Amino acid sequence: MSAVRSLQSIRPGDQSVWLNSILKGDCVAALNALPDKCVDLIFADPPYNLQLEGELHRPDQSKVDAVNDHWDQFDSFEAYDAFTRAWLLAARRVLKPGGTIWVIGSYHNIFRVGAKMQDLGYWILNDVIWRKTNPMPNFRGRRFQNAHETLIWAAKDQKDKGYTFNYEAMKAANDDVQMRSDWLFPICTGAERLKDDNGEKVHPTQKPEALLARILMASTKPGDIVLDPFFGSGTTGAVAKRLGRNFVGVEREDSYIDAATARIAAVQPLELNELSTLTGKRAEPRVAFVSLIDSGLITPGTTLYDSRKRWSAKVRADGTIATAEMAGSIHKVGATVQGLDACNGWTFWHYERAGGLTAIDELRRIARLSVEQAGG
Amino acid sequence: MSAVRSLQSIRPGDQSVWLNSILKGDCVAALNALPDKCVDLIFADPPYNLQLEGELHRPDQSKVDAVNDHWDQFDSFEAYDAFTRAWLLAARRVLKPGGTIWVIGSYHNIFRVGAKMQDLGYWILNDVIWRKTNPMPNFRGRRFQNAHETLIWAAKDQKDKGYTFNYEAMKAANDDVQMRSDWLFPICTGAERLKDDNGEKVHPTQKPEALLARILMASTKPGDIVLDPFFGSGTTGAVAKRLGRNFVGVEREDSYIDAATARIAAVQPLELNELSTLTGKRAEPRVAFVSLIDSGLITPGTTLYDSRKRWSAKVRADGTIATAEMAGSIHKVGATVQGLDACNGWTFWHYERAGGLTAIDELRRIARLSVEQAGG
DNA sequence: GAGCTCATTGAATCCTTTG
DNA sequence: TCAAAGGATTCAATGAGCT
Repeated sequence: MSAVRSLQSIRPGDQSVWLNSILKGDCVAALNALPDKCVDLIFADPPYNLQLEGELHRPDQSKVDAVNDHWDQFDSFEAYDAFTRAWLLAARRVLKPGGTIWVIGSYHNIFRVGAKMQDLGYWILNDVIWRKTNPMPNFRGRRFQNAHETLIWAAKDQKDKGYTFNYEAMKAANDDVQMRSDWLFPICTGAERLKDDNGEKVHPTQKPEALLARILMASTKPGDIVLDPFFGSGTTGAVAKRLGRNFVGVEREDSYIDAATARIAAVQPLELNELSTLTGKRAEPRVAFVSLIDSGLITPGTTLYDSRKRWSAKVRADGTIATAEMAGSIHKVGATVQGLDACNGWTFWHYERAGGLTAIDELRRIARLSVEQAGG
Repeated sequence: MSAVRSLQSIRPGDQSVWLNSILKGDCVAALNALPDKCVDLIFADPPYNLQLEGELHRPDQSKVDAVNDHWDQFDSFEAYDAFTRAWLLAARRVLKPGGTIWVIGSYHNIFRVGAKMQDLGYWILNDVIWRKTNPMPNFRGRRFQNAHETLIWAAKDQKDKGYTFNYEAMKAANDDVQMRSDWLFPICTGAERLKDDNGEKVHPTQKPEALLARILMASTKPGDIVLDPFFGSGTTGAVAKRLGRNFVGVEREDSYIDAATARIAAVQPLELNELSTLTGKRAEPRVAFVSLIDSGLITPGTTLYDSRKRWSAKVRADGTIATAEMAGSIHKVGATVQGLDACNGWTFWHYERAGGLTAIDELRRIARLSVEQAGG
């Protein structure tokens, strides 16, 4: 499933050349070899080795207190910002509308990355905290134990509302309460950590597969294409393959490419039925109230009530309902009688059955079943 | 102990004029009226520059009381950056060598603030996550629940190693393990939340005293001077007084100044020997079923049974479980197969081990061990 | 008082389809 | 492209009011 590609071999439009491959080369050059709007998700773990020690051209104290045009410009920060801008820009071009991007970092770099993302027009959806169960201690006792890393999740654009977020699945997985912005995972150790023949770790910052799994399960669908412009040891590729997603990786170092290739080849994809995710009412086909009348599930003249019988309305043949004062859709009338701006008529209105009240949403459910069978 | 001062009355060198006072006026102008290197700590809660579009309603149609105060409105990122740069620069001048600064923010502003701090020469020591026990939900189900805010803790300069960090006190308050960079506190509600005569909240974003207490206990000594350039409802002043620290506040709005003055006047300073118990940790919230998958305690595809093997379900990769008929959380599916309204999935579902059945609650117990170690 | 139900609320960048 | 309509969506605390 995984192969290394040279950039020259890529012809835009021929997906088979780069899909589920590792592109060897510079991050920006490799991204520029890909077609426009070709990936659904980007996960990026950029380098943050700022190496400020010794390279800092920091003014002396008196200069810092003075106000001039250059004193807050540090050569190394500038270089890092330029690098960040270049790859974020290249990444944005290959991201499909409706696609989102995840970037992980620490306090050394994440503020610069986040600011630049905003500057380039990315629209931040969440910052997410990876809380480490087993972080490295602070040996000198001069700071708090650095026990987390920060992820930024962003859409391509403020107007781009069509992104994938598997809300229902996340909620169900989290004991039926919303998934929060702070996640708890162990760091990557043990059997999961790639080692070379000498027992040395292959990559210094290998990310845990559980973290990538959470990300892919939250913000992609099966079959989506996931790009990792800093592929490293290939965690993104391994998890994508296991979860039935496609990947594209970019990496410069041969040693990482070799390790990642072998790692991904050994991955066994999960069965499809283990991958299906929960979807809520949003994903259900729309049913018009009038179709319940058409199919005989409810008849004109039926009286509808709210759950406490404070209000009532009568069903009319055209699919509207009417009180003594007004008529309109189930939603409009429901909102008006309550004095609200909006109302979900499906769950607000009920009909009498067997001495009790049943929401008309139950009739919609039945209507959908017959649609499925007919369409089946 | 607290008085309002006009800026004209401040003569550099006469500490008695501004110590334990609220300076009324613009943040930068007020800071410029203070002497060089006169404060030991700065806590800053600047405007977040929330860019809210329309109104937001809860599922029950009630309207969310948005933060749309004039002081949080900026025309552009450039305007916000210029504002940020100006106050960070003014703050840096009044900060003593060996002093540190805390800034709190959310993803809307914290990346810009952090990058600007680095640009100005501040040296970041930690970023700290305030995890909220009771954050506002995401009402539309379109993102992760925004359950934390970020604090940046920085020294005045990279070379400035003489800052105060009460490592041993922090460790002692955290069950004798190092204090981590993720802190758990409730938001400010109940009796602590300041209300006006109409029962309306005095300030839209009042911070909890526990958060300020942790900060002051970690990074100041008794008698130190704490500056808050966005004083608001005066939490910093109240906690400083209680903990035997001095404060200086800057605030523009009369209503906030009045409330803060009264609040601080009512504070009773603690005895020194009472101070150590203030910073303890809180209980950890639940373990989610998906975390068992994340940590490898259970794998997708595993079959779960009730204790008598009347029903079974398969674990899926997203943390839900599925029967032939339905899918959902361990609780929902457990309830449905039994025809009940509710079910504790943790005790209902079992997995096969060593020829017998073991409740998945046993796996939760194991997972909790690592969570507890990472807690607080 | 104890215990229960119900209403309220918090730094929020919070929708999608059709015509 | 824009306006209108459909209809989907919440967790932990606090406090009031009642039995």
